[in-house]
Amino acid sequence: MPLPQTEIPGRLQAYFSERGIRMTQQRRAILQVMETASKHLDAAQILRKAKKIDPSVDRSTVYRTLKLLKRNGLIDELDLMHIHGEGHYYERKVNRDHIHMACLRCGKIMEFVSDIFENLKQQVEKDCRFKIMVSRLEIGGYCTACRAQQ
Amino acid sequence: MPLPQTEIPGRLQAYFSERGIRMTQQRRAILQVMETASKHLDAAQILRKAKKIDPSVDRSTVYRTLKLLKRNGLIDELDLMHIHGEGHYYERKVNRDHIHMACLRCGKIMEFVSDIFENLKQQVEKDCRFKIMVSRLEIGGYCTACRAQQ
DNA sequence: TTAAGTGCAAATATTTTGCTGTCAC
DNA sequence: GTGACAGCAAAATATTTGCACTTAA
Repeated sequence: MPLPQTEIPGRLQAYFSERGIRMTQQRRAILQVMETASKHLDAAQILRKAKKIDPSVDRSTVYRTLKLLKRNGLIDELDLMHIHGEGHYYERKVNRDHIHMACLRCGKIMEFVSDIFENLKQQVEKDCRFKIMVSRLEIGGYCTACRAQQ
Repeated sequence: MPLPQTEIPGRLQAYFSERGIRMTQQRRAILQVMETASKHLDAAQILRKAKKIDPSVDRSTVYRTLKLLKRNGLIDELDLMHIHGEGHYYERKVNRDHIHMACLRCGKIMEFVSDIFENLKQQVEKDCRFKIMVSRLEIGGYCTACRAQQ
């Protein structure tokens, strides 16, 4: 993926100014939330956190900004097997795609990076002559702890 | 996956009677839709098609039946990169998982089966000690035709 | 200055639920 | 006969949109 390897804090904000995308108080708050999030926030959580930075942030601004970030390939949208409701989760895009594993019993989300996944995507691009822009591998099942308990 | 290799028409209905799940007129209509669908129907389409078989079928019965089928591992739920709205698509589960590729320009959905995908899942089960029940690999990008046009 | 962005409220879209009556077994 | 299932309408959840006001560049 074409993003730089280094994880500069404020990279999303830097991208905005490079592209001449207008920076507002509200966007700054939302970007800050996305940049400092450890992971997987849904729209409601992003709104709540952004409101702490700038209480004027509105729900619709969150959705509009998420859409903007998604269009620019700066965040990934996840469904995480819809374990908690039907909404989406968002996380900052990193260079290496990772697999999300959701435990159907305890709801824990785990991540996994694999060379095989990279090979698989290469195979798809080659065999299907398909230019991959975004990929999402989500797995539902039972984590070690929950398997032991059952 | 533990389902038989052969694609018997009426397999979903057979599963129901084996498990002692009550068969109703409405469920029969919905199962028939799922069994004869070429692929990827959303809830609204399933409702429309089921109503043609049995006009009494209600929207909520469709959702309740889809949930039942999902719980029993008989169908897969897909998001298909949310190219058309935010709803879900459903398809009968087959033995071999397949990758769904959605063209972000023309909206076409393509499928791909790969041994590498099977290897990847085995790696996850082994390395993460995670029991996979369902997996979903969705890819967004540009198909050959749309790449040429652009 | 002015086009882009915002909050607010209302609209949409999708899915779920409570309730009362019906039907499969 | 009875417990599971149905339709209906209303609620819940998630996201989008129209519009008048505000603000970044």
